Amino acid sequence: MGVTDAELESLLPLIKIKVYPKKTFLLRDGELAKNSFYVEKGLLCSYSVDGKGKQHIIQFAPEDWFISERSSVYFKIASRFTIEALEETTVVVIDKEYTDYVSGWPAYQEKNELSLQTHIRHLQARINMLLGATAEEKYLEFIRLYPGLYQRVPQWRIASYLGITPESLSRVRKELAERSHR
Amino acid sequence: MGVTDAELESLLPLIKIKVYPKKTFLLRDGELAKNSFYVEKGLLCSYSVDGKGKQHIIQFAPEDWFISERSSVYFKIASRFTIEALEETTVVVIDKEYTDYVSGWPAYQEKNELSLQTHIRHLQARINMLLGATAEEKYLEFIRLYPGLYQRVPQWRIASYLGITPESLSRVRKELAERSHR
DNA sequence: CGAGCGCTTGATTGAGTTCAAAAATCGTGG
DNA sequence: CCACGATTTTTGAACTCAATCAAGCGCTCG
Repeated sequence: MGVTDAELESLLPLIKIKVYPKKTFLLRDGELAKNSFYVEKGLLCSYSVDGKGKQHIIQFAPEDWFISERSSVYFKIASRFTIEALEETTVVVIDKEYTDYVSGWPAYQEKNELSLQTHIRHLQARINMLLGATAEEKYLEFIRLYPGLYQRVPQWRIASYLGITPESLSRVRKELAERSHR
Repeated sequence: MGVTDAELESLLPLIKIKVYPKKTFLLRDGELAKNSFYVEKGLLCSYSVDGKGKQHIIQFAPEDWFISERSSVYFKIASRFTIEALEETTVVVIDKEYTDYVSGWPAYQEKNELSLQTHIRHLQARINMLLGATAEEKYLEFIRLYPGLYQRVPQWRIASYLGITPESLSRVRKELAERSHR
């Protein structure tokens, strides 16, 4: 409604579908993020690196997940994350100019608020988990949030998401396995 | 622009300034949140209670902070937080009907997105802190985020915000004090 | 003014880390 | 397709930070 064909056409170049090989960096720490990503197929993740050189996974993004360094895009500040492909991944790349352009459209605003509110709910849930849970509870929570992903992601990255060491995760899994088939 | 006096008048009853005594509950766990709060003077906090009955402070809200159970308001689901006054507090109470009404106004949308994006940045920073920091680093981070608040909030609540026990916080503070005046 | 709440301190315990090394798996070039 | 080097996972042992348990102190507010 109210959008001309010419307008739509001018927007098309701002949305691209790309295929990134495994280990590609879609965004590097310190850069200014100009894109957001929607995963069609494959797997991305974002992580930060702390003062001690330790990597902390912020988020995994398998099929149908959206991933973005929102603060860098919105506030125009240097990114504090890296976004990397963990598998060969087909991604819808949404240019910042695109969102700027459509930011006046009511339909976009609704979607955008939903996306932001959902993001907040996720982050909040994660904070609650980090505050209360044991290593085992964290791992079970991870499995619930990302069904099937534990088979696709190396364990040391899952450990990094949970905020524990790979050794601890290995022991947690062993313990769970022993408890289950008995 | 485009807003009539009559419109404005109809909105007035939806924003109220109220004074809550210490220990008042502005929102209880399980309720459906219908309001958001802006603190003029005093101090509020929100917290969740986990399965083991332990209380986790989500956020403090001293002067000029905004506090809300966004997920409950937006998704119309039962609140998972409690919001409580830690001091006698003067609050701008914003009824959900108000935000619903003005949600079409461009000026509101801008403010709202800024607020959501800022919220996300805060939550993200907190997650990074919880993933990496020691008890001492967490406490120092708390002091940076809420300057002066450590004198107004009971220590056991600060501990709850940091995800450590009151005893540990007591020892951290002792250690910091000894290290500083020497 | 005293009962309860919050803070401190001490002793002990325990979950998870660290360090080290072996075992398993992956992936890449010949 | 196999083999070899690299990466990842597992396992073990010692250690560490913070939690727990317990007791005593001091404040405040009812």
